[in-house]
Amino acid sequence: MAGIHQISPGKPTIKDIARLAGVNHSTVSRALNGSPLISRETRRRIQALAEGLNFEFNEGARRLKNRTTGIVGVVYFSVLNDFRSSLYTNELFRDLRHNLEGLGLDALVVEAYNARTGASNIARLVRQGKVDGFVIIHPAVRREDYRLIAEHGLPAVHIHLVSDDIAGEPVDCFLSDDVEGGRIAARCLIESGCRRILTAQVGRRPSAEFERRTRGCREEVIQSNLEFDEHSILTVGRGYRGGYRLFEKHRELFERCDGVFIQTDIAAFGFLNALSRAGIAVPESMKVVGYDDSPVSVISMPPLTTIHQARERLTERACRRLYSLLYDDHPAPAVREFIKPRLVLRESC
Amino acid sequence: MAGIHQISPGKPTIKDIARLAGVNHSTVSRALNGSPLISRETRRRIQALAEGLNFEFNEGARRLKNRTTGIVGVVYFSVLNDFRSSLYTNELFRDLRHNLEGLGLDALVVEAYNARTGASNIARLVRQGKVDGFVIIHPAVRREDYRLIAEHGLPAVHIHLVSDDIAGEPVDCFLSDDVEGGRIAARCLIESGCRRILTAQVGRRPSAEFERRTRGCREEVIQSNLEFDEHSILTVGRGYRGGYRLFEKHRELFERCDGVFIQTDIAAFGFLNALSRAGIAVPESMKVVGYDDSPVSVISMPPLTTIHQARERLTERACRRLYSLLYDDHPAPAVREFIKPRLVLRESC
DNA sequence: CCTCTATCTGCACACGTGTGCACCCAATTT
DNA sequence: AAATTGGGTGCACACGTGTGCAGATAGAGG
Repeated sequence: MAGIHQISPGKPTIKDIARLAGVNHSTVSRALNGSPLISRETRRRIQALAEGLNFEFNEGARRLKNRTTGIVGVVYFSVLNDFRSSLYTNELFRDLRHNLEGLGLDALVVEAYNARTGASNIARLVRQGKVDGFVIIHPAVRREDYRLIAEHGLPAVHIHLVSDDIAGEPVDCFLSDDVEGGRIAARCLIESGCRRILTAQVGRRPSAEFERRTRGCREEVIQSNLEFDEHSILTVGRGYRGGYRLFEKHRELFERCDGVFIQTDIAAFGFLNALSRAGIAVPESMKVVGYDDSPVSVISMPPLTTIHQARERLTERACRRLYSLLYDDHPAPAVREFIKPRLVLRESC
Repeated sequence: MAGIHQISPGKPTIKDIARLAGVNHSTVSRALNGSPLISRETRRRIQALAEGLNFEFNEGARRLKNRTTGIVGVVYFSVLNDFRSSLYTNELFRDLRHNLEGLGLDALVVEAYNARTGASNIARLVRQGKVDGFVIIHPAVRREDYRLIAEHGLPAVHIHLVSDDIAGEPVDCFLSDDVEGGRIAARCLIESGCRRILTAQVGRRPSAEFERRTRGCREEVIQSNLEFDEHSILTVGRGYRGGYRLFEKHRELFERCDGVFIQTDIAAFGFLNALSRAGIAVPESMKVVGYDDSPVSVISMPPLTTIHQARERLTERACRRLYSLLYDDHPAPAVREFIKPRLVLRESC
């Protein structure tokens, strides 16, 4: 007379299903997990039952056995949230969520370090066993945290920003190919007929990404048999005002050039407005290329030609790799991939 | 001879600590959880031991008993990620994370519904027992999901957007006081000397938030004994271009007015550029007020006077309430709070 | 000296799931 | 007919933690 039992209140468990199916709970566990030990028919019966009850595994219990959570820690860098990058990061993060969702993983977002106490949230999550791995978008994760992650055998992949602390280590990085971005920008200017090209990188001590963009630009210019001395490399302040001031500060330089590659859209935007105010026509008298394909590049006047970082591909590759590290028995060795950006042609060049 | 035992590999457990302390694991559990049953001295000894081992509770096991995760599901609405709101939402979300972190909660971010299959991630999380509660920033969570959340006894708080499906229900909402925002904007224009005021709400069928802003604006204008007929209410398209076209479309209207309240910064931004192109001086000949205090309001020319939504306070109140719902024995009944926005005075008014 | 109370600790079970091992039954082989 | 094989299932334990209950110890009071 096994059969008519009421399931316990709250969420159904595999034991409930087992009772209804008249089998042992272990059979249910095997059936739902696709074990080859279970006969076709039994499995089907159990699956139907589970579906009817809207059964979902209790992730807590599951994890207690498997030491697994189905959750990935996304380590965020909030200082990035200035105007320029908040837009980009936001989109990057959205792509990330979509990719993880497609792989059946949930995203737990954390600030790397507690703003007040400085305590490491990464270490906490690792020790609590709250995540299976990490996606890191942060330029300065501490070495001790890396050690801890590694000690616990958790995988981590990096997007865009890599801490100097681990420059030499075999970690998985998915970077935008900034050198290529610089080349593309310069090529676009040159092909539009520019002969004297300037570029502006951000910050007095530009971070590595900007240096790479500058390098690409230089290489392309030289390769085209055009002149490029080091005075062609300007420094622009962060943000809109930076671009605006750039023009005022180097006005005489700009009168003798016909193409400018400004390595951030938002600064390019300020620069465009300064040009417009000075009565310099874009793209007729001067051509401008930005970087980021930020939404501002659409609304500027004229709309800005810019470099689009392939965040769709970056996130997809990174998540795929993480998945492989999580579930493959013998994952490939660490990779460092450079994803090529592409030109978005608008009216400023 | 209890004493020298090596702890098991991997993370230490309360049993390891128990062995080292020469007590039963249940004593360790009680000591670390602050049970009054444990003597001062035993507790101190055990705490010291735990600290030395960098012990953290295994959250999985803990949850299996307590039915608790320490994780809050943040339900996100990705269609919001247009230019206007991506900035705002991004900041909102960051504030949210900080607040939750302060309360010892982690944030699991989910899209409400799977883009392809339409399956509800909310339902999945509830059934998997992966979260303790929800923060919802979404205008259209389905009624069935609310039912499910309620059935499982999970708390949920809403920020900004409330699904029509639950308009009447006793749910906790933390909204920006849009009526007040409209009033503040109008008052600012009036106090700057404007006599004929127009407002522009977004979209042909403006959502409730815009209608409230318009209402506040109307009330304030009428209260100041100024004229306000329904032709003063314009419709502006979403985004920068919307604002730009607004001017071109209603050019004759704008020649007869001296103050405009455009209910979104980014549209106001486009509008400003159109004015500048038409040679209309701001704020001398025309004053403009926006809404959102988005970063664009800083870089526009002139910088835009705008309404700042108190997201710091919104998120703080919401998280506090969620915390109370989670841990208080007898939480207060559901609240619907309206948080007042404030004026940010820049140069356009 | 015994009893009673107060304070502290240990035992044993529970939470929901996974898995090694033994077992059972039917089909096949000897 | 007996022995063997193999597919399918159940038993029992484990994961790390929380908790009701019993029991131990010690001090106080009769």
